[in-house]
Amino acid sequence: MNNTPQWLSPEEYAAWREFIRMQEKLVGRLSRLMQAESSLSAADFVVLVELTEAPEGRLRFMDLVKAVEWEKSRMSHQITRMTKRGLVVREECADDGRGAFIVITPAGREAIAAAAPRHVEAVRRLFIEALTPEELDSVAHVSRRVLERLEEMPC
Amino acid sequence: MNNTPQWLSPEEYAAWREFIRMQEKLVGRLSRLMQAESSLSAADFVVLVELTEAPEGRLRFMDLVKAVEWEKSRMSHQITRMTKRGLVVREECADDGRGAFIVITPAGREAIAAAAPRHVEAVRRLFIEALTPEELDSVAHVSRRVLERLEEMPC
DNA sequence: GAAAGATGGGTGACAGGTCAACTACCGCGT
DNA sequence: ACGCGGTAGTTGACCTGTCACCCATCTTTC
Repeated sequence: MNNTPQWLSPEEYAAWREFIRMQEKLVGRLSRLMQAESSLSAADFVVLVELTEAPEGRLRFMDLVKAVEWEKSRMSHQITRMTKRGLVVREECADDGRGAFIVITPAGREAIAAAAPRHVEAVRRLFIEALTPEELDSVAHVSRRVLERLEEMPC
Repeated sequence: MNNTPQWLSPEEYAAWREFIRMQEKLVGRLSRLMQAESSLSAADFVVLVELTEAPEGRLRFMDLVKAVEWEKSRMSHQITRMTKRGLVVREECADDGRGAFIVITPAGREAIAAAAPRHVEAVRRLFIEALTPEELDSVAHVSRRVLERLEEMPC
């Protein structure tokens, strides 16, 4: 017996559509803004934030992967590109022959220092300021609920 | 004078981080599920839905672009790929020498008929069921607010 | 009726992401 | 000392999206 209806109710469908549309547009707009203003992508940004928050701006590759919850191959490609642009460097690890450190360069620090205020401003302007504090609360709450569910469900 | 603080408050930052994390994980999971279960991507799905809802399963290229609010080059690439897989065909337009119709094929109809129930089930399981009806309402509401804001702000 | 510009649509180069497979090294048991 | 499973990280093929630019045709205007 299948007791869940096959389709979504109109309210459910509308909520889902609007959520998806919103999230696509918001993320798209934000990443275009960042790219245009600072020539850092959202992915660059995330990596650089993580590195600046680490002591000496260096992190083991796998720690970085875990911190941002990416796939390691994605990170590896990302670091390769960022290395080519001089934002980070790879260093080998004395303790562990397999290991690598990823280290932010001075150019990387400059880039993120320049980009961060504009990024924050855009997030504030396009998202935070669109909502009341209560609405923002409810975003946080809903996000946690969905994240919990995602972790509950094996696949 | 700049009267907005440079950084986000802890609550604002937390809400933003969780929203972004949620949205990435949810969309990622859903698209992996769809790919695995039906070998249709989310993009394929959107295009096919739009076409099945159109009379005779055919739509002018630009109407399709406007309906889903993509960039036309994205759509063009997408249609090229879908054409190669036999899901749609391009037809030329008698009225307008520049024009093109995109038409869903029988294989395209089969593919989406097979995929839709699984897709709906996944959306229900991972998103709808994670939330109470009130929470879902508030998602819809918040999404509309942010969308309005995106439309207000020129860039 | 011919240029000027707008519109419809396509293309190629490139950045990004996923998947699967691979290398190299660690740690442990025997 | 050796073998073996697990961990660290890379690579390559392939798919998707964006940007910038292209061509062809339609429409307007003079």
